[in-house]
Amino acid sequence: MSEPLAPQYDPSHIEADLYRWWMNQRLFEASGRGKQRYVIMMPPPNVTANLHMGHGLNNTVQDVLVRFERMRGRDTLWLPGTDHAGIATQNVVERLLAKEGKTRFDLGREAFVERVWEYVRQTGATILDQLKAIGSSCDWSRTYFTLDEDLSRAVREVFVRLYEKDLVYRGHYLINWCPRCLTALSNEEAEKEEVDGHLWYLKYPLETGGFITVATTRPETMLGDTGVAVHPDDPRYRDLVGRQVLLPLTDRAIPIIADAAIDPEFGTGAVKLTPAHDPLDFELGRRHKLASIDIFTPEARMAETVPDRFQGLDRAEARKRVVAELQAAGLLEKVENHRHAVAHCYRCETIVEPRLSDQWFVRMEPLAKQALAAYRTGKVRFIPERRGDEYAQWMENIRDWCISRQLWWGHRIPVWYCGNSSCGRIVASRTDLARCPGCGGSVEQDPDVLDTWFSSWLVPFSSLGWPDKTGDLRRYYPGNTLVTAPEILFFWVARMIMSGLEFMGEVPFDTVYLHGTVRDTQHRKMSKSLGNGIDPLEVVERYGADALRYTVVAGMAVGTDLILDPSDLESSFAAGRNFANKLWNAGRFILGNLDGPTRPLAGDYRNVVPKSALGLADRWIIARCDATIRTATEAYERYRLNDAANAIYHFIWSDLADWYIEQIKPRLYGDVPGKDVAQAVVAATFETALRMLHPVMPFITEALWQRLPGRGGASISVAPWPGPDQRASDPAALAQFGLVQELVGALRSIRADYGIQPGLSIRAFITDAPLAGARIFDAERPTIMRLAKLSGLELGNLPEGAGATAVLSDGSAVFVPLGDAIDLDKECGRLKSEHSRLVQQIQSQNGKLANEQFVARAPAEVVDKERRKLDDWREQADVLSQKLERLGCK
RNA sequence: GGGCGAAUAGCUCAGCUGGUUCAGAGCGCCUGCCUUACACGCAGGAUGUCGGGGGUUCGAAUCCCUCUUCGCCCACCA
Repeated sequence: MSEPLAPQYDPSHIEADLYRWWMNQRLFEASGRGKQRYVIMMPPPNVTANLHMGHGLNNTVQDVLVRFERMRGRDTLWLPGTDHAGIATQNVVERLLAKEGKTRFDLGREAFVERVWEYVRQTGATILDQLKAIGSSCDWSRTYFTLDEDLSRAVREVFVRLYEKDLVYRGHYLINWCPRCLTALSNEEAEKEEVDGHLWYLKYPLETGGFITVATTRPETMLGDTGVAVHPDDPRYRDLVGRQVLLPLTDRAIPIIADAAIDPEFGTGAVKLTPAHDPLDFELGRRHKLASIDIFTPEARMAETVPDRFQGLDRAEARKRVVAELQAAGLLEKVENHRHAVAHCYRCETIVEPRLSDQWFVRMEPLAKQALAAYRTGKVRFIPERRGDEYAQWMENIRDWCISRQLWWGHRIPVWYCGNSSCGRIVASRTDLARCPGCGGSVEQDPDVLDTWFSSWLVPFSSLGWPDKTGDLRRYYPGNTLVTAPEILFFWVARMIMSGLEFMGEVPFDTVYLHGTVRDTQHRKMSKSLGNGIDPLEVVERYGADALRYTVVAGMAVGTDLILDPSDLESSFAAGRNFANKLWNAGRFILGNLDGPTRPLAGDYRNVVPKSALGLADRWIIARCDATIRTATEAYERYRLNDAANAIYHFIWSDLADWYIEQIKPRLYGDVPGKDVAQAVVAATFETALRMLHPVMPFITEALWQRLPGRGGASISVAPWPGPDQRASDPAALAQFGLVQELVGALRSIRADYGIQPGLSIRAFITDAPLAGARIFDAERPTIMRLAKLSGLELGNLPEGAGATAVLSDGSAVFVPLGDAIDLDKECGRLKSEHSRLVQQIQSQNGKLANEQFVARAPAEVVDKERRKLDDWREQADVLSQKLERLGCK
């Protein structure tokens, strides 16, 4: 570790080596450091997923929090895991099979599931390795998978308990069905999306002659109509209630019924009823005892229940055909454009079909009641707060959760049906059953599996060994923070709160931090299908994990989205890389100026130098460091990670590198008084800065920190978080050095303004300084002269002649004689010719704007622009004439 | 249809409890510099009706109302 550092920071090897070293040290394993616990639960990624920016963001935030708390000395556990992602994973493997020309039915259930396992074993570790590449400090020894034996046992236990409490039931209801995945979906999995559709007005002939017109967005479902409904008070239809309608294209007569659920204002006020394919119609069908006719196959093609000529058509074709036939028969009154919400499968985007079938449900109301109360009593809070309202709203309008899925990949429903028709028992069991416990007859297990979320909602305790009362469970439940994207607030977070309360009696975490979404510059969500994604691993390779993390953390305020440009990684990530390089070089400089490793730089300059030996700049940087500690600590605590990152960035780049290091250079270079002080203070503040930055940029801070003398092979990741220090607070130093900075800035401005050669030293004079100011300038003369490149600084008197002036905030006036700094005649000439050029421009511009034709005909913006140009030039001319005057040009 | 949020520099955004970092940061742009840690750098500079309009206040980017434009969540007007 003592080889000379390269002038450019290269993360590529450093990061991988450090991660390996951290793992060997087992630094991230929960091991009981500290009394206070900090537990954070990773939202389990899909086991076969590849890391995308959403994961990158989510895990960076979690890692920052957990590293911060680990340094604060808490007993931290960041629990990682993956989920089996039933539909998604099964789909992937089915696609692979399709390439071989096979379906899952060709293999059979057992062989297919084995095939999925094989696939998972093959790809399953990748996502976790990718998380390691971005620095995630999880306790990998506790990694779980939702299909692990332990977690599967918990799933069964929960199912059976809920069944015994009558909170799980089997019902014949209309559910969301994905005709591509061939499975039921929960309401949350059927995502509503607004689409431009049509409203068709269909004329249904009345038995007694005449027509009743109904409006529908789905004309093809008319083949399954079993009634027409109107509002009971609707005068248009009062006489028709109870009469029959002859359903076109079929030979059926269906009744007209009255129900208050019908909105007379919409469409014609008459609605066709298809109980098998629409939620409202299903309700009304039950209420009025209408038949229901399922007109679709599972693939959403027309079934045998419709006339021959329609059979086998898919939904879209059937719609065309039905509309065409109705039109031919003169039964299509009109078609209107109509925008409405259509549900899509959240996995494959296919339009969801409402379908009548037997499914298992969780009765949610009792669970939601507790979960809502926990929120209302402040047992769980949301960041940002407004997300809590969404949570509450969902809880208040909770609907039962359809948990059965017609898949093979997942936890099979632990229910057995007795085959003996005289017994017919249905048993939910913790253990596999071979015979019916009632009659001893043969039993058959339910073929369906459970929704993946039915295992995910248990992980805060199932991953810790529940239902066994393990030590882990006692120690790490409940946890503290849950960090996730708002998309899965209902899928996962809300349900975890419910399960935690139901099975553990306590909410699983007290804070839910919902971060934003990663989007491209057009504010579209990054997604594979749009091809606008950024591969975090490519970023790691090109810029380093620290750069990735810095960009993510610094670029995102609480509750806002993270906008990145997929076509220009440089613009997004260069800032992080540059910062890393800056830090690296500051470290390189400091390490190279510490006179070898013998000096005891244990982080506290007080061990080395007495306070009385500190100069103004030393006191200033110590005070700034302390202020930054306070800001950063508070910001981390309040989840304002961007504030913390920016405060530390500013401290390192502006305060430490731009000012303090520049200030101490003369002291470091020679063997002069104050050298030891400068060394001690710069080492101490730099070391503190590394610790503050570590949660955000763990790799480079570790690499530099270990090179500081006296580290003895320890890791910064378990070094103590820097605490604020009363003795470091020094408002006077902040103000006084601020004045020095102001003076140096003013002198530099003058130099740039008047084109003084950068290499040329100049003289400067200060008058009207208040006593205090004068004393500071006098004492800090070497610093000022060096940083502003002066050959002399005089207080009190003003020389004769032309010069430039500036006034500081304390009233001091700065004067720089220009006669000896620049060739006055030449400068005057330059300024004069520039001035006359401007005057000419202004005249011709005046002419242009006086041209009535131009003003009248040109677009308003153009005229405005020209006016602004004129104003600009006038202003520039003013500045020039002032300058000319000050220089005494004639 | 209901609820919520956002609009600030060319771009991405901070700005928390009205007033001492209140008009900011990074990137981009302009000018000058390879000054022995760093050109992934240094120094200097330009850029804003804080979405429009109204109000409250001694004082508003900040609070209220309204309009416009985007976004999010929820919802069985077929």
